[in-house]
Amino acid sequence: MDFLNELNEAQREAVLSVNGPNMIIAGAGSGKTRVITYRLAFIIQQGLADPFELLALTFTNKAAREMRERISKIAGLEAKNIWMGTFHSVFSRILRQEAEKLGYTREFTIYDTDDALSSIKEILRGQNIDDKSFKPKNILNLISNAKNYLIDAEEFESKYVVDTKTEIAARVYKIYTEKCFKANAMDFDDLLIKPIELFTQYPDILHKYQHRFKYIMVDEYQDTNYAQYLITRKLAAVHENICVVGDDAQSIYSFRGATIQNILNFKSDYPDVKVHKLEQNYRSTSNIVHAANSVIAHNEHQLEKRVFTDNETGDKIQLIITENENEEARKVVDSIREQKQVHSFLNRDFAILYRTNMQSRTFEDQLRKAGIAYRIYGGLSFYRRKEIKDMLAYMRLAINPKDDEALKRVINYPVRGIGNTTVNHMIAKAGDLKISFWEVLEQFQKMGFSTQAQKAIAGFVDAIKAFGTEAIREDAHDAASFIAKNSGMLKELHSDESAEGVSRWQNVQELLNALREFTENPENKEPYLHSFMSEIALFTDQDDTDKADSDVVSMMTLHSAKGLEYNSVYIVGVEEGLFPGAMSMNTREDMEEERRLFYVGITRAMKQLTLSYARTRNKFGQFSVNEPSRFIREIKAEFISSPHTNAEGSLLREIQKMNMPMRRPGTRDATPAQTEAFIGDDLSNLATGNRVEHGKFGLGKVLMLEGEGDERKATIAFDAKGEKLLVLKYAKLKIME
DNA sequence: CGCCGGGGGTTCGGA
DNA sequence: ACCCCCGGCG
Repeated sequence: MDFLNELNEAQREAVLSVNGPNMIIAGAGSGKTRVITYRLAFIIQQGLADPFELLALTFTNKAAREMRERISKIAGLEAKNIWMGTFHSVFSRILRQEAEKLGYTREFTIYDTDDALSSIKEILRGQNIDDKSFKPKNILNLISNAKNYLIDAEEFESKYVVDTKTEIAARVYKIYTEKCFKANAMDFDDLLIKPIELFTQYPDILHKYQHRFKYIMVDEYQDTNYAQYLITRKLAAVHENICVVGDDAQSIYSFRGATIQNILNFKSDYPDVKVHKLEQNYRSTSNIVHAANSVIAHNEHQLEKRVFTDNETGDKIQLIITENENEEARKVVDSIREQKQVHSFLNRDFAILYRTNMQSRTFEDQLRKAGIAYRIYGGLSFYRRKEIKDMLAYMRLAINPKDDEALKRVINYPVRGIGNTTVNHMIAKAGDLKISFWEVLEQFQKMGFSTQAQKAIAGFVDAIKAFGTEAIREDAHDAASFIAKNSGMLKELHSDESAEGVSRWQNVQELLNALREFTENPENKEPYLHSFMSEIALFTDQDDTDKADSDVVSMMTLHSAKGLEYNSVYIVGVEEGLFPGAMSMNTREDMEEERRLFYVGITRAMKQLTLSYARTRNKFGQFSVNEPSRFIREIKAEFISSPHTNAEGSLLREIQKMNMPMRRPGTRDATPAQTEAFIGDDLSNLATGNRVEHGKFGLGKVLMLEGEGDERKATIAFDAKGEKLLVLKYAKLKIME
């Protein structure tokens, strides 16, 4: 039990308290993952349970993978057998085993959000409902919310219809449920509520799993929804060895059904719950920890908790204040370059965090111009690209031809002469007869379409059947290659010689490579397409580890930054209306969630934290003037680097004053806004051999010039700081001689 | 069937 | 500013 010595007292108690209900409130950076992994390892090493009897639920694949690796290091290979994964992956595994009980086959398809939306659209169309006045996304949200609270279509109709929109949602909900069932498909919400259905209808199955899972752990408990709460409560009912881990201050997903209520429910369900608080932060400097505390203190609703640290004080938080979003990006990138020099940071030490995805563009432009490698997280992931979804649709059909959404997607791609009119007819028919699209296709002969369409359909049906046979007979890679070739997709993509077309073709090749790896991996005992497909729907971005250890600046939304840490963090666009967002200003609940999001952002930083805001910004093509975010004012002034920390509470006014142009050429800037202090000369006549002066690096000599226009760079040997390659567009240099 | 242009909308987004 | 969707036309 050596590892117990690596823990502080609170952590050790949380690890050792394995029996009965436990709740661990884990502040940011308090070693939560370490506690969870040690706790599981401890249970195994003490022989309290077999790894097969442990259930550990996480929110992301990434978290599950990391945890599995860390446990294996402590507890050995046995740890592989823990039932560890996301709620969705663990319960889809159970559902596949028990699918027949619910009238599905074990090959059921998992509909992603796009599939669900497309299905809703089809239903609206069938009901002659204008999807402009009743937006599919809206309707889907209503349905999804209902599902998360285990309200079925019938109950929704009888209790929750209050206006036209909910009336329509009720109708759509009913049809959507039937359609999914006919298509042998479950959406993401179903993966959580179907197990509850299963457990309610078949108590013996519930008993089986209740007895199997002797110990249950749930990570990120503050982000669970009602269905997830219920499912864990049911499973824990026999042994009652359940441990939930979370931080109410980091609850940022209420908009998709997560509820803090679950933590309160937990306490009332298990009155003898032992509560552990991990309050020592090991991640950040004390300035950052205190700044974060001072912000979150403005929330009324929170559990009592005092996060502290023994770490060094560290630098104060920097503010970058600019006139517009382009200048903001420029100064942030300038600051990154400066910090790289001053602190010997690498690109990978930096993260730029923003509230909305649209903010990424200006930073991308500036980083590219500065020649700094970066990576945007959470953009269009590999598996959401059109060509990949098309390929996957064929593969889905090979496994489950009743998959309506996959069928719609590729029935006429590549073009094979099955036009919209034909397709719409058949879809309407399927709706009338309450059968799947595929079953309509199989009967198409009786339906009297033109012979040309009939021929095309017959060809398509034969092809899909052949794909299905291939999927059974051959391994996953060979089956997929067969499908890529015989669907006509490879040919179609190959004929497009544009750069985009080539990249699409390459993406399909990459998918085939992934299948090859899957097939050749000896750990996969069933190297067939159906087992590949059973995982793929739950498997999204951030799984491409290829770039994970390369030296790049990370850019992402504040939401996707949760759980990560960087030496230097920039939170940008910290303005009223953007962060907090304009949509969050109506209720205290929304505002507090926004503040927690800011808290999450602050606590990602280990050493340096910089906030930036732009006084004006183009939003949706409209010029807008913004005030600095209230969140800046909420940070206690002593933790921010600013000369304007005199009067308590007046920081906001002071910040606004700082926006007034008060710079005079050739003088030091009076604002703390970094990097603008040194005013450079016009460099168009710069020549090799010139002596120059740089604000940070001092005097130096130009050795070499290269590139044109914005790309023009100079290699300069500085007397004190050595050789640097500077981009002239950004370098502020005085020409001395 | 496929391309082009207009109009509406626009947070955050795991699985 | 940009994206997606739809309708009209070649």
